Amino acid sequence: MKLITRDTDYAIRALVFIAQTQKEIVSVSELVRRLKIPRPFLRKILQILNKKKLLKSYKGQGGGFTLALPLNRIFLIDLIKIFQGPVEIAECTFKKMVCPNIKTCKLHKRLASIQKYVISELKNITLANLL
Amino acid sequence: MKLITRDTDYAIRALVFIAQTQKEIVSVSELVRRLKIPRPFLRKILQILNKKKLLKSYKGQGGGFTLALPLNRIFLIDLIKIFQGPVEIAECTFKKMVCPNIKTCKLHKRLASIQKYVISELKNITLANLL
DNA sequence: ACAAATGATACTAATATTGTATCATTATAC
DNA sequence: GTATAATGATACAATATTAGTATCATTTGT
Repeated sequence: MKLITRDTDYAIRALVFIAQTQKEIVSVSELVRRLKIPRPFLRKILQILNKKKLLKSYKGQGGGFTLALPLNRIFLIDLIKIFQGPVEIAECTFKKMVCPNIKTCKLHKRLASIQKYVISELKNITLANLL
Repeated sequence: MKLITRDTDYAIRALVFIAQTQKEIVSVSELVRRLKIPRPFLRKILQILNKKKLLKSYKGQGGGFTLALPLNRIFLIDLIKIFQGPVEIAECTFKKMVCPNIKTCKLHKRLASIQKYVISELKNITLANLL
């Protein structure tokens, strides 16, 4: 049971690295060299971050990526949402089915309250907080 | 991202049903009929609960299962541990590998604090609380 | 002896996660 | 203007986890 998956983790590392490097633009090659992330997987991740407007991309020779936002405006929960979907740790295991035992539904309430706490905590964490 | 998986959920339903029925011993057939859980999967789950001493089993004709503990002594976190392993939502995604960017390790601390809360909450929930 | 139940265990299917591979497109340097 | 070095788009593959199936052995009540 993981709160963050590998792609989210890679995204965090890449964003933090890009923020901290002196260079204007950082290429995938440089990130692969420094972060040891498998190149094609990293490329996919960066493309997603670009589409989601967390990175800006520059094509062509000398191209690469820059941050579209400062680290203190990038929230962990947003990265989780992008790569893992909404935080729904209390989701019923019987989506779309009629619950066969209405009596256990208090379970959902208890879990939902835990979920509320987790989300509120995640909303408070920015990448700047991780430095 | 789920806090409880399907087998844990099935286990909860089965235990609660067994506790609430009037009969002394409840068979798999009865549980399948009432809870609509796939029979072989449910059998596997009940066998595990038996091995873990949450159920007592009776073989032979007229056999089945009874609770080995009252509902208020069965904790949700124990069921989760049985079917899903320890709650480690803050586990590093790079087990056994050397972390390639020590700078992001504050992440683990933040997640660990969330995990601590989740575990403490789960420890407070018994099956009796779900009625 | 037979039937109805669980015990043990190996197998299979479905889904999610973690990657790979390839070709198209763009921009810079020469 | 062509070669080169970068990203864009997208389909494919490998692995791990979750969910479920199948089968035979063993036990017990009638």
